[in-house]
Amino acid sequence: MPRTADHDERRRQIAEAVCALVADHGLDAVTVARTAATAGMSVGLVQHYFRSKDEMLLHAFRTVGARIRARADERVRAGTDHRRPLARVLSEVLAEFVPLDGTRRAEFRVTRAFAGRALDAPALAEVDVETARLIRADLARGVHNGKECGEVAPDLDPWPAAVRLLAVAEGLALQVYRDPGGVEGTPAAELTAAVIDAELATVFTGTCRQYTGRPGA
Amino acid sequence: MPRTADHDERRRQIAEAVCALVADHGLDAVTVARTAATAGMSVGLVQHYFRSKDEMLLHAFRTVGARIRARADERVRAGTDHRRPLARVLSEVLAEFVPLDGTRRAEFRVTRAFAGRALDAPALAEVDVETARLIRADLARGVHNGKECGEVAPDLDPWPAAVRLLAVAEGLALQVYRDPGGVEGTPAAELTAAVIDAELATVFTGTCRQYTGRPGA
DNA sequence: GTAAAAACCGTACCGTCATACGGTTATCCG
DNA sequence: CGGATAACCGTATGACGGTACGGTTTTTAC
Repeated sequence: MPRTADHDERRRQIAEAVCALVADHGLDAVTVARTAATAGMSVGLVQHYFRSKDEMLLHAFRTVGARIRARADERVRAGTDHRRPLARVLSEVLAEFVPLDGTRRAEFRVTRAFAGRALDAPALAEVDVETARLIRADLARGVHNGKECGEVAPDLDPWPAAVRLLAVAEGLALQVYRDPGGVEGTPAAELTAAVIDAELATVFTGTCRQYTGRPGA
Repeated sequence: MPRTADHDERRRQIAEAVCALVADHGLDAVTVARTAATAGMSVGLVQHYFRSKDEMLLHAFRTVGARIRARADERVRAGTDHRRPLARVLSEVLAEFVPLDGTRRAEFRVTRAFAGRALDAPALAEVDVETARLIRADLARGVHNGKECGEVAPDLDPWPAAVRLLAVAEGLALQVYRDPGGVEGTPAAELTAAVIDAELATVFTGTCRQYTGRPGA
């Protein structure tokens, strides 16, 4: 039997290298050779794990999409487990998309770069669409759940609301990225909180009838 | 004296060709040779008008940015001249960014493609930032003007409101582009109108005390 | 030990593209 | 008319990058 290696782990390493390169120097700077060098392996090995460069990029994009969705999922799950007000939970979920620090800024650059290329790469576009769909579904579910405990008006349609919330988050992300210092004297962080919370306030118009405090409090 | 040519017109033609290529096949498909062919001229001539490819792309991006700003400006000007309700005027301005038809979809693809490359091209980034700034300023001015005739609460800060409005428009544009058919049964056009108007309703909370009808009515 | 199979390496090849450059054509002024 | 100058053309060139490919090393089962 031949020597073995952790296939998924290798692919993850390569995806990591791709993301690092994109975040630091842009998608155009991603070459197979540079990726291999960044990942600390040879060109041939990268080829061993990905038949083509496109496939490599696709896998990288899928990886970041999955990571983002997982983070959102996790926050929602933790929030509902701890019976926190949904408006608070969603506020944090949405703020996650806004590039207020280095980490989120790097992630923003990566997703934007891929989204840009996705304009003419159907495989990448599908990942983009699917990621957005799932996040929107999460938000819609959050709004729907809000009805059960009275945070949301019973006759509100969750889908347009979810579209609005996601739109504000993504649009705000664009603006904060362009103007990291904020707008007209208002720092970016304050602006983000203000805009997101104002938006959430139009959806979550009531307070939860049940337990809204922290579990340990 | 030598033979003459309309310098600006030639550069406009080239920018046009670049935009067509970007809209149809993406920014990666833009080569100097292809651009020249699309514009119906030789490679050498393109070089005659632009020292480098980067300069060519920069000029193209500047051109589309200026066109977009001009359209927004024009709508606002026409609206205020005709004394139409500001909420209506801004609704149309914001909808202008949402890719609901072929024209806007093509423009969206162009701006997104350039914005993507702008992530690692400072010159392009500056155009992107400046364009967004001016549009936001227009919106803020609109909100501010709304105070004078009572459409907007006097104590509302126009800047966060402008950020919100632009964020919704840009974010909605992303979602409509990804899901041109709409979301969960709601067609894109209806969704756009609903989201934008809902958003405007949170800013323009009053009705104009003065003349709000059409001038000819 | 050894054979097989996979993991891994380095390079050669080929196409593409931006740019440089020498040459040609058209126009205008004197 | 003529020459000067800009408009315009076509190609050569050099760099770069994706992929094909042959070779080497390592591990494991028998």
